[in-house]
Parts: sequence; C-alpha cells; structure tokens
Amino acid sequence: MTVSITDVAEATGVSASTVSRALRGRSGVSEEMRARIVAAAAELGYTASRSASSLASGRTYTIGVVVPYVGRWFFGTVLDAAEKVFSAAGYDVLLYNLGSPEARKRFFTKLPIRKRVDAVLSLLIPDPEEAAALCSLGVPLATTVGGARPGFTVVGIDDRGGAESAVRHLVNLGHRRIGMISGASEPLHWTTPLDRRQGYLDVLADAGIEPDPVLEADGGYTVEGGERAMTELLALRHPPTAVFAQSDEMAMGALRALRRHRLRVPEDVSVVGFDDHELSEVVGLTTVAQPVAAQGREAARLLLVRLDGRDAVSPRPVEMPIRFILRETTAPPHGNRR
Amino acid sequence: MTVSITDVAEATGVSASTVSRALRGRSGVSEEMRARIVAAAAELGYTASRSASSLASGRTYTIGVVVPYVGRWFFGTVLDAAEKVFSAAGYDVLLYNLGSPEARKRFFTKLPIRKRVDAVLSLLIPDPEEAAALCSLGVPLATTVGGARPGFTVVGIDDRGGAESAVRHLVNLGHRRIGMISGASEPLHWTTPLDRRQGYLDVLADAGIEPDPVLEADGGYTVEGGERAMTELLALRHPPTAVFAQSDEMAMGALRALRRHRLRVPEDVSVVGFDDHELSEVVGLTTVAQPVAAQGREAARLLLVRLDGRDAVSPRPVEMPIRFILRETTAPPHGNRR
DNA sequence: AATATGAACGCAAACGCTTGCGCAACCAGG
DNA sequence: CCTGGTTGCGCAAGCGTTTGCGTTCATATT
Repeated sequence: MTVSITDVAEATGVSASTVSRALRGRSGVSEEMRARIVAAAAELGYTASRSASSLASGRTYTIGVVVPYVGRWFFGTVLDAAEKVFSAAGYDVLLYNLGSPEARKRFFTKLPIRKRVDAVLSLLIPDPEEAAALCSLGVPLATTVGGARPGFTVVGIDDRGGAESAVRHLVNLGHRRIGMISGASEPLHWTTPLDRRQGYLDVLADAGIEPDPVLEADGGYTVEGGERAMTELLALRHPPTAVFAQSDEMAMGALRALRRHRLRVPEDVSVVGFDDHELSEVVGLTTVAQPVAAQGREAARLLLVRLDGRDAVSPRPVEMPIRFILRETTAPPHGNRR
Repeated sequence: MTVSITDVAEATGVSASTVSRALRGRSGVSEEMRARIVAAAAELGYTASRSASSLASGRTYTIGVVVPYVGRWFFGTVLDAAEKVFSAAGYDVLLYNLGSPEARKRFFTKLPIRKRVDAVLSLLIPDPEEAAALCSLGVPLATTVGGARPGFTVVGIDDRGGAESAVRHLVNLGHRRIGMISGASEPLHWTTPLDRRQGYLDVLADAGIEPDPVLEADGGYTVEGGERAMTELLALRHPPTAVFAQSDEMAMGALRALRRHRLRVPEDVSVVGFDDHELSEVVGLTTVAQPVAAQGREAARLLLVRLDGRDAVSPRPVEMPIRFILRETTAPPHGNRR
C-alpha cells in the first residue's frame, strides 16, 4: 500500500542499501545508477519513513520548539522565523505549547520529546528542574528569552539597557512621577521583568528620583492586565504623569484604560512601551524595539551550527541590538509644555 | 546510554512484550505486575522511542499542522487552541509554516509529512494539486479556513453573512458611499475574500446602492496593505464616507492612514473590520467577531474523533457563530449627525 | 602476468518497539 | 479426573531504514 525502499530497489534492480545511499547522497554509488534510482523514486512517489530512518540512524531531523503561548505575538513571531530556518535546512519542527501549568507539568514529567528530536529551542525559561530535564535529553539547547541557563545557547537583548532608554526618555521630557507596569517573573521563571525593572530603577536613581513602590503595578504581560494596572495607577492619590509599560501589549491596555478615563495621551499622561509590537505603529506607541524575528532566526541558526558538529562548546550569549522609537504617546508633563 | 524497553524488562524480570503491554494499558497483564513495571519505568526514566513504536505499530501519535504564517494573529491563535487539544490527547504536533512560495513548493513536492503523521490540520487552502497530495497521505484531514475541499473536515464561519452584518450596519447609519478593503484570493486559494465581498455586494444591492468598482481596494490582509488601500480610497474624487475592511488588521492600517490624513474616526470616516483581533478592543474598532480559538479547538476535536475510528465518513462542515460588535469607529456620515 | 587498489554494490545485522501466537498454569463445570 | 476456557506471560517475527563489512570487477601498478 505505501511504497517502501525495497519497492524502488526492485524497480531499479538494485539492493535497498544502494537506494538508501543514492537517495541520501552518500558515496559508493555511480552517478548513472544514482540518477536511475532518483528517477524511480520520484516516479513511485517514494519518501523514506522518518520513523524507520531515525530508528536506524539515531538522527531524527526534527527540532523541538517549546513555547509558552504560540498565540502571543512575540512567541508566534520568533517561532515563525525559527521554523523557516529549520525547514530550509531540512529539519521538521515539533511544537510544544506549554501555556497551562498542567500542560507544562505533563511535558516535563512525561518528556514526550525524548528520543524524538535532535535539538531543542525553548522560548520559555525552565526552572532548574526543568532545565535539568531538558539537559538530560543530551541534545543541543537554545533559548531566546531572558535568563541564561548552563548548556543553553542564548540569544537575547539588553533588557536593562532598553528599559533605561525608555525611562530616561520620560525623565528627559521632565517627568518626575513615573509609573511602571510590569509582570511577575515567577510563573515563567524568566528574568526579563526583573531586568527591565532594574533599568527603570537605575534611571530613577540617576535622576535623583525616589522610587515609589505604589507606582509599580502588575500587568501580567497581557492587554487586559495592562488595563487593570493602569486603572490602579490612576486611582492613586498622586497618579503618575508618565508610565513605562514593560511590554507593548500592556502599554496598549494602559492606553485603553486612559481613554476610558477620558484622559488624553500624551497631553495628560505619557506612555512608553517595550518590544515594538506589530501594531504599535498603528496606535503610535513610543517604544523600545527589539528584533524579534531576527532573534528567532539567529537562535535557530546557532542551533544548526551546533548540530553540525564541531562546536561542541556552546557559544557565548548573543546580544541583539535594540532601538528606541519615538512616536506619539509621550510628551512633557501637563502644564510643562514647551 | 539511553534506557530502552529491555532495560526495564530486565529490571522487572519480565519480557519486553509484557513491559510494552503494561505501559500502554493493554490487557494481558496482571495489575500487580503492571504496577511493578510502571514503577520500574518511572525509576529508570523510561520513555518509549516514538520512532521505534511508530515503526512497529504504524501509528505516529503525531498530527501535522500546516499554516501559512504562524506569526499572524489568526493562525497563531488557531494553532494555539488546536495544539492544546492535540497534546491533551497525547498527540504531538508537527508544524509546517508555509509562508513563502518556496517553502510551500518544497513542502508539497517533498511531502516531508508523509508517513510521519496520523492526521493533518491545514490552516491554508491547498489548490487542487496540493489537496490531492494531502489526500494521498491517506490520513484524516481538516481545515478551518474558507473553502472546503472534498475529504476535508471543515469548520468555519459564515463569511458572507458576517460581511453582510458589517455593511448593513454602515447602511443603517445612513452611509451610501461605502468602500471595501479586501485581499486577493489567489496566492492562497481561499474563498474568504470572495465570500466577504459577496456579502458586501449583497447588502449594497439590497439597499439600492450601485456598487462602484473604484471603492474596492486591495489590502492584502496586512496592516500595511490596509493603510495603502485606505490611502488610495482617500485619493478618490469621491472618497467613501465609510469603509468595510475584510480583516481587523487591514482596518487598523486604515485607521492609521486616516490619522495621517488628519481625518477623525468616526466623525469623518467610519471603519468596520472583521475577525475581532485581540487588539481591536484596544483601538475601539467596530467589527464582526469570529470565535478563532474555538474553531481551532473544534477542528482538532473533530480530527481526533475521526482518528478514533468509527466516523469513517467526514462530517458535514461545521459553522461557528459570529457576532457583530459595535464599538467606536462607526457613526452616521458627516453632516448627518442625529 | 600477477598483484595491489579502489569503486560499486550486496549481505545482514542492528535500531527499539508491537503483536499474533503459543504455552503453561489455573479455575470452574461435568 | 478430565475437559474446556481463562488469564498471564514469553517467543519471535516483523516494521523500514542505515551501515559496517565483504565481495566482485575493472583499472592501475609492478
């Protein structure tokens, strides 16, 4: 019913070994014979069974990609870019979407990825146990999100520096009461929120501004969370005149909350985001751009290099450039128009 | 080096067959023995090699998902939802991202998916040849995007009816000159643009409005395309007073173009979108909501049902509900305020 | 002319699992 | 006590490749 390697062997009058060698470009087959075999294979519509071939060879030609939420812009974009690199190199991509704690737990206990992939690109930061589980797979590992782990090839950005440039922009405009919408580091174990917060604190200190804990609100890195957080900040006795949101999605939530409160942006409140979401330009959001797709591409490329052998030792962390983008959601504080 | 089934067999003092049966819940193993085997397997950290097991059994416990652009919100969201269903059922997901024509061609000629999956969920509409290639895989097929194909389980929405409700809303507000930002059907072979256009034309006819071809602009289903298209429409001698964008992303591009032209929405121009993108609420876009994640879930579920056997015949197309959502980008035409 | 060399190909043993079949050991019913 | 039927388990034959090694044969070397 399904055509196997012996079918094309018989059709060509050679052994299965020769077919295998011919189709995989190995030496030991005359060019003439190779051509005949390739033709026969094409005619019969033969494709080698990956199960059989990886069982025999030990190589799966498959990369595992584990991500927290494929639906989120950032992860979808990274995945998109990485997949293109992998598939162009002849690798398939096995996707694990670990949004819920249950899915995550199931994945790390059962480890269905074991013996199924040649390498893993993780877009979530595993906690120490999880990292150990991944390491136990014995394959090259990479990640694109904050928080390196030993054994991982990591490509990321300078989160702290990015946050600094965003907050410094607000300070330079004359803002003194600057809020921050952040996200918890805990459930995902990533250091991004911490790094960005540090950048925020650094600039405040540098400007001689006493940080006020009530100005930090949790937005959970979602639009709704950002809206809630902004609402909380607006309910303060002394609300901020400017807000640094740790992600554009939260910034957009903040914009929505501001609109609901009939506050104008940037006249009444300035907002600056982080990431340069694809729709940030649409809403005119001032933000810090990071090369999301490029990070996915680069991480994928590095993984392939490690797979190719020689580079047994994982390379140093790669840092991609970031860029502050001035748009229309920031201005000097109210009553301070120049 | 890696622990195999014989390792746990030896550890328990039974044969490999018994281990296999025990671990897979087959009958023919005493409960006591099963418990011992499960314990030993857990202790050794054993996971069955998928390659070996699918080679032997013919089942891969893997679903292939092919999508045009994982990075795009719609597809990412569908994929996210579908993956959750699959992984909860014990299936892995093999992802094929076919954005570029080359990737697409490579996929359909090499068909790397052959012998690798038990079923395929296609989020792109294959042309007849491609559909034939997929059918030749001999596994259940499903899709969630407009344009059924024989052999496919399809779950979708009433694109035409959705477009009708959007345009009717504009007509009811008093608009007579209504533009449309659409997308070509060709490169992707989907019928969605055609269906939505038909809904647009139906309502115009119903309202006794002569359709004007210059009011239709191509936005390619992207933000930038929507912006370009809106700009074209604004350059017309008689620009529209309202625009129906076939997707929210194009609608957002249109909003941006309008802002650049210093036109107010909805006072000067009304805009209505389609899809209910996650950020549409943020920008207050009036739109037609479709249950994106639910479609992914449902398609995945139906695929699993077909995999379970009995339903050899593919079920009838499933139509998910849509819902018109009134927000803030639509109003009566200028000078016609009530 | 005899031998060494290498290319081209076949043989057969893995790879790690699944599964039909066979074979004990046990139970109940006659 | 002997059937007939379970139940619990082992045997061994695959599943479709890959690959080390052996064989054949033509060519180059003494």
